Amino acid sequence: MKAEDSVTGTVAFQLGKLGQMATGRFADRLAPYGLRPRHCAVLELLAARAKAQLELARAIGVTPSVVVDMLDELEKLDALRRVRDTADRRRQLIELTAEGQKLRRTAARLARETDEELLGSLTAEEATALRRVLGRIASVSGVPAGG
Amino acid sequence: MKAEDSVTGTVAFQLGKLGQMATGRFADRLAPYGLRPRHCAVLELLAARAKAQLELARAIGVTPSVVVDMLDELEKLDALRRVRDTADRRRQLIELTAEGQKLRRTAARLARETDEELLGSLTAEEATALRRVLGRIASVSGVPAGG
DNA sequence: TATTGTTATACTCTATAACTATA
DNA sequence: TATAGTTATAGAGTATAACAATA
Repeated sequence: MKAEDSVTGTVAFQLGKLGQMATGRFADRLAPYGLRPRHCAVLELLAARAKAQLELARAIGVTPSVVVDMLDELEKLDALRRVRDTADRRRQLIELTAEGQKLRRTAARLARETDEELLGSLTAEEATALRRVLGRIASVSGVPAGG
Repeated sequence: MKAEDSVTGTVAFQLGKLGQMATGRFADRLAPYGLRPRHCAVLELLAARAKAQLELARAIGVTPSVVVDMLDELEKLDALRRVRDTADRRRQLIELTAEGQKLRRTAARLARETDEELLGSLTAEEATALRRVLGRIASVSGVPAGG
């Protein structure tokens, strides 16, 4: 088989496999805290300021019913509060609690640890180049913040 | 929030998102042919020589029941045959048909097209460096061939 | 009428466990 | 007893559609 004929050698295919693996490794580290990878984008978006649920859905790039589910789970962890918006009673503003801020910092630490594990075989220059290139692919391809 | 405090900026997180996106793009191209990304590793492994189902499961890194399902689907596409091994009647040797070879070549072409779409904003040198770095992460992390 | 959030439902992907037929 | 393949089932993850409350 010619190299040109290979599927598994393409970036599209490898990126899929590596992404699955990377998410799994990160999920393993988050699990003891009751968190999953998709929660992290929510925690991070809310750290800046409280947001409505549909705002979160659009920013993260998932359907609204998924946000309901994620917020239910984070609420059970005391990571956030749903506060009815007095100006528009249909909306709920989602506020991070002190516990939520703490979980966000923990998640950030675990993500960095996962990176160290994944990138251990790379030089600092290679790791930096990888971050830059992945960021460029994401922005050109219109990949949303998280999930 | 300090940059060090970010989850969504880590390679672990971005790789997860990008992998999901890349797999989705590739799946969109494969769909008209009745194929899905996970079928491609099977087609490629069988192109070299016929293999038993458990051999495929180990090589791809999925559980045997998943292989049964993938082979059922590929058999419906006339891409392969299950041939009972006369030496050990428990085993079935999976052989690619001419149609299967054709589908494999089609999949390879579509994967290359997906790569061109994903990597369009990179220079040739950046794309090459990316392939090399992703390959190294995969081999160090023990990522299997496909799925 | 349109929008916010919610529920019900379904589909994909993957894994575990129990089963069968052979060895 | 152990192995190859299969089936049944269950759990994440995501999406669509219908709905209640509010605008």
